[in-house]
Amino acid sequence: MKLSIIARIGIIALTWSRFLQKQLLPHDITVKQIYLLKQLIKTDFLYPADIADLLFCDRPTASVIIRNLEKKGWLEKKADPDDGKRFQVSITLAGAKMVHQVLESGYKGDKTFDPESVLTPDEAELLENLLIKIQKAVKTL
Amino acid sequence: MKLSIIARIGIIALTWSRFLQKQLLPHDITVKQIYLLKQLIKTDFLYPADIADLLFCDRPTASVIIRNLEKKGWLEKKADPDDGKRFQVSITLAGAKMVHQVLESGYKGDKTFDPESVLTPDEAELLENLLIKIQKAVKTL
DNA sequence: CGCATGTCAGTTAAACTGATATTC
DNA sequence: CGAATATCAGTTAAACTGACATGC
Repeated sequence: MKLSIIARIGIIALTWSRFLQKQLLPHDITVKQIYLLKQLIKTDFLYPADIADLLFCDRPTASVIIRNLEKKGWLEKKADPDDGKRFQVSITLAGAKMVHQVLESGYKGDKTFDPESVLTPDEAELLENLLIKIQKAVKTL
Repeated sequence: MKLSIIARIGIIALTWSRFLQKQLLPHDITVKQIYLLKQLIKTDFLYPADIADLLFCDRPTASVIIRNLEKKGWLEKKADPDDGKRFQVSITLAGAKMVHQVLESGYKGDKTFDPESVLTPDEAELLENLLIKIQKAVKTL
């Protein structure tokens, strides 16, 4: 079956996210959830709009994801002192422990895959540049 | 924000599928659904297992997708004369009309995006080869 | 028998649209 | 006021696991 470049990209993305999800199965957490927690552990807080950007989704969807994590007790929301319509989202102790546990289990997320295991450094750089062009083109469709 | 190659691939895939889905909005059909119907219109029938391969999903998920399309009256299942445990899935007249209507509206699916609009033919070929390497690497993780 | 095929049941994260309250 | 922010309500395709009936 002859695949277009864009179809191939879709298949790689699916294969990849399933691979990651399978690793997370024993932890009862999703790829997006652990990704968000890993970002939160590095900072004081994020606003929901920041989170929508990070997760590459719209704000209502980010709300859902935040709520799911809140239910599990892994993050919490506090009123922002400077802007009443916003909330500061920050990780809880339980969330930090979760991140630790997942990392301890060997989960490396995107870093699991080292492109240079199959590409030379030059090829990897080339690929990145070509993908950037594709990304720009797709974004402006 | 520095993106890994694999993360960038994920973002391109998401952007792309959202772009396609937006075009299909007035037709009340999903990207996977129209993709499947477009394959069915080219052939007499497909087995559910073929469909799982095509859609790059597992068999239970393919069952769900088939059932959703059956409910809409766009495809039908018939017993396979040669193998009692299989079904032949084929498009209906209503499904064929649907495909026609969607194509008529200008939907081109994967062909909407011509990589050579932003890449030279050489670059496009290079990109394809690099992606094939990534695909193989990801598959065997 | 083992194996492959397809489906069912049950659950769920995540996506969408459209509307809405709130605050700057 | 207009613009931005976050959420809610409601719906839904699609994913997963585990089990299972069926037929080769």
